[in-house]
Amino acid sequence: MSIRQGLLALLEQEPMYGYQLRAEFESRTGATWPLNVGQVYTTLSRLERDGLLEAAGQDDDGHAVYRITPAGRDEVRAWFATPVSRETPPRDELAIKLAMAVTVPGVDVRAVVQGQRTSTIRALQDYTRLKADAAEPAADSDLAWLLVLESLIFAAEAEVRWLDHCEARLARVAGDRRESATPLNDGSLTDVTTNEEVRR
Amino acid sequence: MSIRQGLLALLEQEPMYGYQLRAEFESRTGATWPLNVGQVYTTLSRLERDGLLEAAGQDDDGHAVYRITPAGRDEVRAWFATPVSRETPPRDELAIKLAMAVTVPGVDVRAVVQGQRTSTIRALQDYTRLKADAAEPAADSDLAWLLVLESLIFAAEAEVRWLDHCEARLARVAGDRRESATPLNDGSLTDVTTNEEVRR
DNA sequence: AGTGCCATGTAAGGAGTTACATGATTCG
DNA sequence: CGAATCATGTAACTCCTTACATGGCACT
Repeated sequence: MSIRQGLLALLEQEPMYGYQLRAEFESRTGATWPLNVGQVYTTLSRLERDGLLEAAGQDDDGHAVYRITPAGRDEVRAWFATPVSRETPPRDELAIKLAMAVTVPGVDVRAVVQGQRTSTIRALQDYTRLKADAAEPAADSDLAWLLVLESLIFAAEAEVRWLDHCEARLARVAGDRRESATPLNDGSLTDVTTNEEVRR
Repeated sequence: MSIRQGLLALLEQEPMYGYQLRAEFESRTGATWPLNVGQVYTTLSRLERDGLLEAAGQDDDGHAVYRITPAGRDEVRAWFATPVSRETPPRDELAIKLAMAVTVPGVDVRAVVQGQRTSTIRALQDYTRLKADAAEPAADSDLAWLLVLESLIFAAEAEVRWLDHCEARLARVAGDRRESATPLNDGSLTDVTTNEEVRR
């Protein structure tokens, strides 16, 4: 969905052809999300079918150029005016993995958390290095890429914080369960599972 | 991809049938990512085709039960052992939108940032309310959901921080450009557009 | 002459969504 | 009895990825 909108926004600026669109998209996002050329063409076809674009013949070099329509401009305006909804956030593989790790017996959750933490820290270091190498943004596309890069940094930092938080909470829960052991419910994994069965 | 792995992990615990898998998945993630039943069945078919699952006949109530295979267990182990790669992070619609907003002329970037900030803050408040309502985690599935919820909170907080950072940087860039105005290139949006036109 | 990039596609398949079809069971 | 929910699917479609086909053009 974001590709569709992104390409449309690029064409709001000026008519372009397929390959050029990929190049512009990648230069503005620092090639953070490599974009397959084939997908550009299929997306352009759908956008044309939906009346948001129209084929504008060929340019001086013989490239098949697309032009945005008034309906397309409306779409772009609406896109920028409407915040990205966090009501149904995109599925987060890491969150799903941890949710499964704590509920499926026999998984070493601490190891999963630690492994991820190491990996995310490494990614964070790579990002930081990239940012250090980047000069002051001269062109708009430099600024755009810098913002994208910083969004990755902020997200990775949040992920590390969350992982640390998970570890703390896991330690606390393990402690609680050990302390609150009673004849009726010693808090072991087996008993919890039993409670689940009963509740259901 | 995460659905596939998640369902497989659930079946590592015990054999289950389609509807049950959806229920278990949603109870462990607090229905954060509603899961379509139809998708469960198609995913199960593919998992069976790939030899990670096998049909285990019917249970006492006549449900079509699936059982994990040794290959499936290996897959689950590998999933937990391998960190989620942040090399090619999932496309972030918001980051793409802002990258386009700062490069396409005629877009009120500040308004986009502010609109998103308001929306994200609201989402954050909803999450916080949900967390306050949640009791201490008794069952493992409660703990899992709490962790998922907290991951959403951490991510939303990071998003707000990033948006504030964007605004600060935009203000700074605007100031720089106004100061460093020269006869050759004053860095205004209009000039940039002209340069683009000329390049074409 | 060959290698590699530009350029425009098509094909096949995975993953996901919405919607529909079809029965059984359960509950008011 | 009727409505809702459980349960198992199928169909159509979007989006995305990987891979392949084809042709031009440029550089060594």
